[in-house]
Amino acid sequence: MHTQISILPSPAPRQPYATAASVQPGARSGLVADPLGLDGVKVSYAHNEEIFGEGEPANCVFRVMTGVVRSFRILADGRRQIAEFSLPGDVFGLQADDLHSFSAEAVTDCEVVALRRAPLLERAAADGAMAHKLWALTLHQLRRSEEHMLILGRKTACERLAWFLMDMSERIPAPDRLDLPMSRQDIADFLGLTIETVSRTMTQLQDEGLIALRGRRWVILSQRGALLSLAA
Amino acid sequence: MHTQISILPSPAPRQPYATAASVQPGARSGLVADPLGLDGVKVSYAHNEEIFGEGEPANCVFRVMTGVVRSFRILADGRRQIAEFSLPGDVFGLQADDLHSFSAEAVTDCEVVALRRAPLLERAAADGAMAHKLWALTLHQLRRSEEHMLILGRKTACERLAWFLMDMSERIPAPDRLDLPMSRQDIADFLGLTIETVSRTMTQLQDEGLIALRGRRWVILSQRGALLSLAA
DNA sequence: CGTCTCATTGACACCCTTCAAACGAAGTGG
DNA sequence: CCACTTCGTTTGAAGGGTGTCAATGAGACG
Repeated sequence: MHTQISILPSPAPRQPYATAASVQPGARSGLVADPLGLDGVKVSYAHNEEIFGEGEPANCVFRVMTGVVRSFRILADGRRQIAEFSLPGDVFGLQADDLHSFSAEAVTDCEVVALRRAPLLERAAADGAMAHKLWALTLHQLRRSEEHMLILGRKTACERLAWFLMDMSERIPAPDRLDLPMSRQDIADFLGLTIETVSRTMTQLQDEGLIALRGRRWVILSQRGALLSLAA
Repeated sequence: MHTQISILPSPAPRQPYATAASVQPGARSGLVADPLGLDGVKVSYAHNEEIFGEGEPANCVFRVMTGVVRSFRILADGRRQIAEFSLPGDVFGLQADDLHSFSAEAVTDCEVVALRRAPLLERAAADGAMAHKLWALTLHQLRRSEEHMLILGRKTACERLAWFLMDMSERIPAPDRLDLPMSRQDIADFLGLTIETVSRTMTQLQDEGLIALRGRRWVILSQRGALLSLAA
């Protein structure tokens, strides 16, 4: 049925954030059923591979199966703002227009389901429940982005990081430890900070006993309560 | 048919941003037809009056007829982030949940149409075109909020202000002058700056010849091109 | 003309950025 | 198995942009 989707990984990443060596074209793909009730094409992407770029035609909506995806906008001089990290189960790539207004890349190796937009819109037009589901998804993202704006516009580095850790720990089911799949640079670009400030703030939180760092990826949330009040 | 809507202005604003003296309960109201195709209740709000507050039940969706509305979130210590200014024709108050996740206030005296949420949802469930319209509205807002995040996270005060002026001049039809309906404090809280920085940056842009200030509300866009490249 | 509110301007402090170097973990080749 | 390389992270020092505090100025209104 569904053939190769038209949104293909670009030959080489344009941004210094992507490691050239790690980029390989999305390898396997196959037909799978999505929770939205439509068939989609499963596609694999490698670490830092581009899933779609700003300005490209938006033929598909995606759902993450495994791994993590970042959606972001970027300025000519390289400044980047990550709007969201999509975790397994999350949908990304929803667009009003026929062109993507932002880019998406694989934070880790990951598998996503690509749902063609045209049949999705047809189905939504006929099926009220489906339409409502899509709308609810969009509203949910809008709500998250409103909170993100508050973070970016009005919070200190410390509060931003505490909020980020709390948010991730809610979304990644794990008691009091956290395996961060993204780099410090990704975190910085998500929180509107520099990589140095993220690093410094991490160690500051560690010195204050709120967290403990184990390697570059593991964070132990020693004092959830204190973190939560910081994040508020 | 429709009686008094349940979302009433609160007796007194909780925040220092609202001028107590200027707040009066929404006066007149009447039945009107909304472009969405539903009947709604027209309600008037005075300058700085609250339309709904965060946490209140979200019974209605609103459309601005005249005036300007601000939607925002606020922290316990008073830090405020304005997510959007809604101009005539714009819809605000869309929510996934039954409770508002943000507050809305009248920036100027204004008239809005309040559409009850229940019949809107019913209608959307039955009418695909209506559902699509609502979804498209939400997607449009989501796209705007993504750009807003880029502004808040990655741009300088000068770039933020230039972007704001360009954005407003596109939305308020006027050749090369701009009548800003909101205060410097509102602009600051929209751009994630302080009122002093907004003021200083305004005069800086004026000194550089990009704009000219006439009183506190009028801005003459002397060099649109330069402003646009700053805003990019 | 006085009062009130909002905006502007100044001086100073500080948080975060910038630039730079050292460190550490992971992978590679000898 | 161990130097070597590489990439990402951490840490340091210095500077700048924005915030804070405070005073002055300008419209709006009575």
